[in-house]
Amino acid sequence: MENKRELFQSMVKRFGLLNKNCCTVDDVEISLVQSHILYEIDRREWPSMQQVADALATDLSTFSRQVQSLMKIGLVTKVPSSADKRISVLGLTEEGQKVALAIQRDMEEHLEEIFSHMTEFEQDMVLQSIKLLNEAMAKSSVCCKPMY
Amino acid sequence: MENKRELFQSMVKRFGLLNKNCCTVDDVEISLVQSHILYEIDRREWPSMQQVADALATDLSTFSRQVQSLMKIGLVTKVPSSADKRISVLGLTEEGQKVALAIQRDMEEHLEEIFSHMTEFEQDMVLQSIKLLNEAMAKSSVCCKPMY
DNA sequence: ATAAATACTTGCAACTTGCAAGTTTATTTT
DNA sequence: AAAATAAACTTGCAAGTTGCAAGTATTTAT
Repeated sequence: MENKRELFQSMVKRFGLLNKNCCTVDDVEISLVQSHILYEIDRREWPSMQQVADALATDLSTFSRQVQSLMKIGLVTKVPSSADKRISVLGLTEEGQKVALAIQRDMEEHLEEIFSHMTEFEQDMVLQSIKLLNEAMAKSSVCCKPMY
Repeated sequence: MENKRELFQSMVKRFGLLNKNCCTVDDVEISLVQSHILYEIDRREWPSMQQVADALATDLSTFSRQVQSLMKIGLVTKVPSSADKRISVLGLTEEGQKVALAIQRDMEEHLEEIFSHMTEFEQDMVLQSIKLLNEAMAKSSVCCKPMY
């Protein structure tokens, strides 16, 4: 019954490797961190820098520079909010959306492939379990600031 | 039924944050990467550099330097193998073992806390699922070189 | 005996990180 | 209404991490 840590460590490690492969689309090559930024911008409605930096548990200064580089390669937009000019609102360019979508599809595909090694029953159980785990972690006092 | 990626991303992110907190013991403070190295050395019987670097999917040169810094703070030992003098055999110092154990306990404790938010039935199911997932990923063609 | 392979180490150059200090705009206090 | 405080960023810096290419030492293959 024990060695939870080992099980988790192993799984997270594998998933991390999976993630790493998924960042080249067309002729655009982005880092893992950058792909996470695209992902977070994509799933939010015009988030501020703060919001995304918080979600990724990254220092705002670090994040600021990452956004700059994503703007430079034309994947992300940043416009000052008209309501509060301190705030910058982030979005994806058309190209950024394309890249985010391609990565998303790639990941889904890989997850499907992984799931294909299990029975349907097992697949359901695993998904159910991940959900439970996320909920438990959200309730936990010891971890996990990001609020998604 | 869809949005597997979101579920996984979220879980991995949370677990990563959990991991990050767990690296200060007594007055020794180590990085996440270093804690993983200790972990991998601990669970193997006198591994070589290659073996651990492979397990962590790190470049050997990077790994070499990380080991150097861990030796400098007195947590890791490295001795040339007598059988093959090209090979260096890694181990933990007494202090290194203490640190590895403390981190291990810390992680177990946190995982227990997280699990405490679920029923016993759910806990079993989740553990079972993680095992299944690891097996499926091991079978997968798209990911996950590390062979543990 | 020579060539090729293995297990590392080091130099480099690029990138990432967080902290501290600064700028601009918004809110609170007096 | 003016001054102080706070919030949302940006930039300078210094430290650390990374991988590649090129090197050394040892072992295996030819």
